[in-house]
Amino acid sequence: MATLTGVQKAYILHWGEMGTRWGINRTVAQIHALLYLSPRALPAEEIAETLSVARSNVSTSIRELEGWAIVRAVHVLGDRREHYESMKDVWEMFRLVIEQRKRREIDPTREMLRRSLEEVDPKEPGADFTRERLAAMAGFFDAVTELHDEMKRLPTGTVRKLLRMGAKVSGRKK
Amino acid sequence: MATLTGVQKAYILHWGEMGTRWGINRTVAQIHALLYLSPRALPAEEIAETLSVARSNVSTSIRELEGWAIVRAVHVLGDRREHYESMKDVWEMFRLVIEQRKRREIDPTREMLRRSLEEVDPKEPGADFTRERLAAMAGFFDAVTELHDEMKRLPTGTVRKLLRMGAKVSGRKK
DNA sequence: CTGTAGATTCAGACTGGACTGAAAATACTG
DNA sequence: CAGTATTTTCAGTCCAGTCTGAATCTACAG
Repeated sequence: MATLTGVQKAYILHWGEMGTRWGINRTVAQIHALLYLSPRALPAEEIAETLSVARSNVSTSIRELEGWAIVRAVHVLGDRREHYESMKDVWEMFRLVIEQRKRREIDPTREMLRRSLEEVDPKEPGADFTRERLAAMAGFFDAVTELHDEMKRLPTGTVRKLLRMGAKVSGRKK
Repeated sequence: MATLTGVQKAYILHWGEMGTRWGINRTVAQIHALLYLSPRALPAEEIAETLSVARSNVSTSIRELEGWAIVRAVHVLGDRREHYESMKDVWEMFRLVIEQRKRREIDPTREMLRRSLEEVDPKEPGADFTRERLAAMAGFFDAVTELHDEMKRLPTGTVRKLLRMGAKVSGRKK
């Protein structure tokens, strides 16, 4: 994997850009893309060379990907180094990422909204208006959370089916 | 609105942070939060003062929010200035943002995957593996797109119902 | 225990994007 | 039309994150 094919390069670069748009470090995303396309686990050194980034940068990025549990270290017989491989199941991968982003971002927001609703001073002018706005936003986040909880409960295959079913319910003809 | 209540401050700051995590400029997110909580449309000048940012920064940010169609300019009798107000319907607001992010990020990714699948050189070693990986990813993005298209077809209220139905289908008892 | 390969940490260098302020453009008013 | 209020643009500055490389740490082999 010292040299990449044109398709691999395109995928890695695109994935890196996508990452930055979603608040994910470009290098982290690129490393994930590389591992996703790699048929074998890769040692840090090789990742660094292939992507032309510092070895230390790979170390940090890998640790982040491991934190999300979508990349893990495996060992190769006769090689002392850690080799890294990406999870293969795309659906499961996104499920993991979504679950953790929800925990880090959605949950704290709901908490903030909950606390804010309590703390609105009724004497303040416009208190009712503020409360109404906060409640509307909270309602949305609650619904998203509920949907997420339901999906979490199901194995990947079922989620796929559920999505398909959603399409039917909407009354689509073909 | 020259001075903010504690709750308003908390909401605006939190929303700004959330924004940065999702690739949205902090100031843009803060301005949106301010307008969302404001019972009346605000002129750019007042936004700048309230958030302590440069007037020009407000101008740029507002234009971005207008680009997403979740903020619009309204006019107040006897005032020459433009006053800006946020969309009120939270569900519709997120629907708009999601639709546009999909168009800017998901669609190009699908296109890249489609082209890549075509361009995989069959003579390249591991071509089958690469194709399989790309196809798996493409399948996921196709499913997401399909679900999105269905939701787009429905008015906000129905989407809400659909989400609730999704919860039932999963076999939840209570 | 010593030597070595590999992994991690961290202080500083280096951006890219965000922000500012001044200048230009635009849109009114009388 | 001239004068004024408001908005937009843009060149430059700034700064939060990212990235690097040297130093340090860890784990193993001999």
